[in-house]
Amino acid sequence: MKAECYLQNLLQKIVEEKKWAWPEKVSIEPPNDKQYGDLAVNLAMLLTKEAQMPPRQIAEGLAQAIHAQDKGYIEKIEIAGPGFLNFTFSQNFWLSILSEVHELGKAYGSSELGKGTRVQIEYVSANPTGPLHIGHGRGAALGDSLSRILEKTGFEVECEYYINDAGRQMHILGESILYRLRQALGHKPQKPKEYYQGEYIQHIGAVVIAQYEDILDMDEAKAIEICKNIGMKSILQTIREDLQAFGVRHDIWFSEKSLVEEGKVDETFADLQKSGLAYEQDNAFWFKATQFGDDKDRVLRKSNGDTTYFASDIAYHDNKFKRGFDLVVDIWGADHHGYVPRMSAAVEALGHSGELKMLLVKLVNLIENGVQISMSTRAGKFETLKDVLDEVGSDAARFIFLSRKSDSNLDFDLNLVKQKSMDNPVYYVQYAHARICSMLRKAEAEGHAPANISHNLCDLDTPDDRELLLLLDQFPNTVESAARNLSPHMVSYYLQTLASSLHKYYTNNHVLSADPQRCRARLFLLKCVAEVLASGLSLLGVNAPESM
RNA sequence: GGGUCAGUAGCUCAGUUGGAUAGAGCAUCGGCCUUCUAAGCCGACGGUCGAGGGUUCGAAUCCUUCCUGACCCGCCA
Repeated sequence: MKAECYLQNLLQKIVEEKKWAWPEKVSIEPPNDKQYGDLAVNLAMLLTKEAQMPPRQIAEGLAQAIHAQDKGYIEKIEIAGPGFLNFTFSQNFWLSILSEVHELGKAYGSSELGKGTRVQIEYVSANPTGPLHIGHGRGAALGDSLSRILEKTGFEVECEYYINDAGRQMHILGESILYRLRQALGHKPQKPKEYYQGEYIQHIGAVVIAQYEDILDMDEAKAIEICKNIGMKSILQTIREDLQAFGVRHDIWFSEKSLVEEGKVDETFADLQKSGLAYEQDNAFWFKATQFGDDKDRVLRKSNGDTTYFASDIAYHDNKFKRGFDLVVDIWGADHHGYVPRMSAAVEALGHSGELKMLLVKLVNLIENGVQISMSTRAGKFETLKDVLDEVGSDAARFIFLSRKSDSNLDFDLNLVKQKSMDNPVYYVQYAHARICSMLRKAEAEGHAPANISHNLCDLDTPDDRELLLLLDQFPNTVESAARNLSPHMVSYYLQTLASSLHKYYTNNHVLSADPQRCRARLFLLKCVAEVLASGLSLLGVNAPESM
């Protein structure tokens, strides 16, 4: 990152001197295995479009010009094929990265990318009709990790859980509880058309009867209402506990019901109608979604007078933007993707300046003994998040969830995740951290202190040293990319690369038996690596153990 | 029929938004523990980036047409 910036600035100056237009992109390549510690600059566009001279001549001219401007950071410039210049940076330059890591400590990798931008992330938001399952876990891990990454890059982040406590699903929940309750008391009630079948429904029934002995003598509607409220409260409590066990944070729990009761939905209706974006037809109230690129107009209030889910969702998003967020991130299950165009249309129609981004999380295929386990909340058949966490632990689950792009399918193989082996990338990364800690402990016991930045670190000059230094330099860049693309998996991949380099380093270089000066320098380097590993893991919400 | 996303090594997937000879992990095969944690390291094997066409100095990446898969297309939530 530092190296890229440095080169970019140098090049820009030279291009200006030569009176060329700065090309849209000059790409600066990280080194490959063979050219450890080098950086390549690709000048093809510049060569072909701007300067009408043979590529080789241009490259030579540039190399000289860069050399003249350099402050001693660049050791060597090579012309490597048409349009490519390879730069080798000097030892001093690489060491300056270490001082940065050391000085900034935990703050290394932070940036001001999102300074002054307020972001809201809404995630999980599962209907309080049953316990969280493994699919919710993926959304939870994503949202939480994203909030950490965005905070690291300077955004002001607020996390929210939207409680769908006003809709038909809640009514069904009430009915289900009452139905089970009657059954348990020996009645033979009529089966509701749809009902939740999980065991937890019976447990809730027991709670209801303990509080309301006379529940069965009550008016049906009233009884359902009571069941519904107790059920919701109880399930919501379970959800909170599960999320807490998973280390996931929500700042605000926002109730759909409160939105309806405060008349916000009607307000939004009025606003839309005023701007001519909604109309009455066939006794229903419609939103002109087609005007914003959706396939068809969408109903907001049905002819029977009920409002749709979409209606309260518009009001909700209206409310979000009125709270002043510059960016609103919604994390949804991928089965809602058909819903994206109309929601975008609605937000556009509301005319707020903020931006809405929707992340879709695809299903998680839970696999046990090579067989896929199917899930369904209605039928009460699922692997709950809690069960999975109890089996594999929070760290392993999180790492797996975050190891893929959110919109790709994910196989969650229980047997594999449970394994504490090299098949499991979590342990690979954690092990790297633990190894360093262990070494530092041993070093201290034997009287080797790590160097600090004022010491001579020139011994860090082997390819292995350079490889680690370069990776440390790439950390801030990685975090920024992850923030820009809302993609925590980039951090996960980075950590695996860094861990891999560390393990290689560990095997090839016996640190404690090196000569004292080199030993101290290396201990210092490894301390910095451990710091970055821990820092990266914390962005994923995964622990960095000091021993394993 | 329309829409969204995907198709990269035997399997699971990356690929920093158009750059050098396309990368990891797993699986398979072969090496490395009397020294800091072998939960590790090294090597080998493995590719028509779904197919065709186009855009340009240059394409896994952008455009287009097909093929295949997942999901969506209600006055449900």
